[in-house]
Amino acid sequence: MLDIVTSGKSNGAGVRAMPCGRGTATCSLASCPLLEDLGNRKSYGPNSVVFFEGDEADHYFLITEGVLRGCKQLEDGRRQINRFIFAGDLIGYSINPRYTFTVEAVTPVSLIALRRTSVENTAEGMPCLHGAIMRAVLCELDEMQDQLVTLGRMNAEERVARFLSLLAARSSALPAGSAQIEIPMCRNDIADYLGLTIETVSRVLSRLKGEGKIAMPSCNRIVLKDLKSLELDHGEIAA
Amino acid sequence: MLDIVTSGKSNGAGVRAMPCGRGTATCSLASCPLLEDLGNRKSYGPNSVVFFEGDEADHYFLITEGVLRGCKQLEDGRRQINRFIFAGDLIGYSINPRYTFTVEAVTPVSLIALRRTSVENTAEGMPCLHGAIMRAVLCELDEMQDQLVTLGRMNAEERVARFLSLLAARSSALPAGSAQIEIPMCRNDIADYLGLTIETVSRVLSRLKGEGKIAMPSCNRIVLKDLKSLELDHGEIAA
DNA sequence: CGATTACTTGATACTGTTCAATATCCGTGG
DNA sequence: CCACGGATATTGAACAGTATCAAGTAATCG
Repeated sequence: MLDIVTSGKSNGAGVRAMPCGRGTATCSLASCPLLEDLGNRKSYGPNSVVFFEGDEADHYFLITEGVLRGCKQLEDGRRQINRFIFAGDLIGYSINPRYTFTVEAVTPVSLIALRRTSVENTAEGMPCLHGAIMRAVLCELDEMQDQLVTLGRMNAEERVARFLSLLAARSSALPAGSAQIEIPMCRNDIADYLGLTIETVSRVLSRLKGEGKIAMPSCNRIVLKDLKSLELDHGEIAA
Repeated sequence: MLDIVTSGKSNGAGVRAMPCGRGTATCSLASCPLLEDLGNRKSYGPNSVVFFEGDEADHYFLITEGVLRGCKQLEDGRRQINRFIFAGDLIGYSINPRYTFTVEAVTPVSLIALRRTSVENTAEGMPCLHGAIMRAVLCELDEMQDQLVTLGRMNAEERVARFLSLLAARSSALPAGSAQIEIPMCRNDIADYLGLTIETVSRVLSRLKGEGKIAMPSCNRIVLKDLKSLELDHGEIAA
């Protein structure tokens, strides 16, 4: 398992810088161009599993292409998607010897699998790796904390608006005030990410469309026409 | 600010080992007994603020005594408590140059404030500090991920039951099948932690009492009489 | 082109919120 | 010691938002 080596030749997709959390810090591994030599490049089709909750946590994974979901499942089938994972993200760290959530591909995915032991052995010689892991963990933590506010204190419309804004920030540069974004995940994934049902997600999107705040050329392509009115709904200010 | 030095003399409270997340790993700074010499010991009364969201993130804090809450506030006053913080916990790390949430004392609190720059300078000489920070971050991440499931997919009764179980695990050793726990925080804090209202929290507790699953000698003292039936409600198993 | 999956829309039910009243706890002062 | 007052917690009734169940529409794939 995890041994499909495909030479260190970069396919050009590379690793792009990734905005994270509140914006100022960068969480990029661009400063480690030799990273691919340490790991195995692998590909995954939509809905295939990178690792299961409970698997031995013996690899880190650096995503070079595609979108994934990290999720937890309850015995009765309820599912919570803790985060969506994008190109540039590094995953696989855990305080436990086993992964505490499942990661599946949403779109076709390319990644570099790094054996944890080899990362830890080479880390002294490559301090950027230690730093990259720490930055990735801190970025995820920041994201989780914001998501807790979303799930704990926001209504359905605010949740969906926030999701669209985040996706827009991830997807591409934003033209001022408006943006067209590609929605790579299905309604079910969005619902399980936002703690809602697919029906509610669908209804909210329809309502936003009716109010002219968004347009939907197709069901996985959304134009944010009034970005400000969406973003203003989820600003945060300490008292 | 943050300069009330009170000699390195330990007051006996010390730093106790802290269980975290899924149980196997330990996140203790017990292996760094000289830590107090690096920082300033400070005390906080209930409801006083250790740091505000937006403050410059220039210190780590090692809690030696008491309980705190880490929270975020929306402009309109809605509040989400991301976590409760206990003795043994290390806080203050952030990917951003500023703290992204506010930390306030729930009970009287004692802690050691460590200037971030001095931690980072001495870290090479004290690798246990780097490790401790990483473990603390990973523990919190694990806790946040579980909390996302709670807020996104659990009903009020499940949320309260989970809260009680977690608190029981934190408070003290569990006699088999039953445990009396001290609730240090008010209903409002519990509600803001669980994404509910105080009324709902109160109602759920009353219902659990009516069903004989808990007893309440006083409103901040709860006996878990049927721990199993509480815990079974929030087990997690991957498919 | 038919079948399957994904998405949308509608009607109804239910959980949790909101608003309001009452009860309990706790510290203070008579 | 008890009375008072403020804060905290509990309980009740009406309401609102989201889930559930069900049907219909659109997109996708063989």
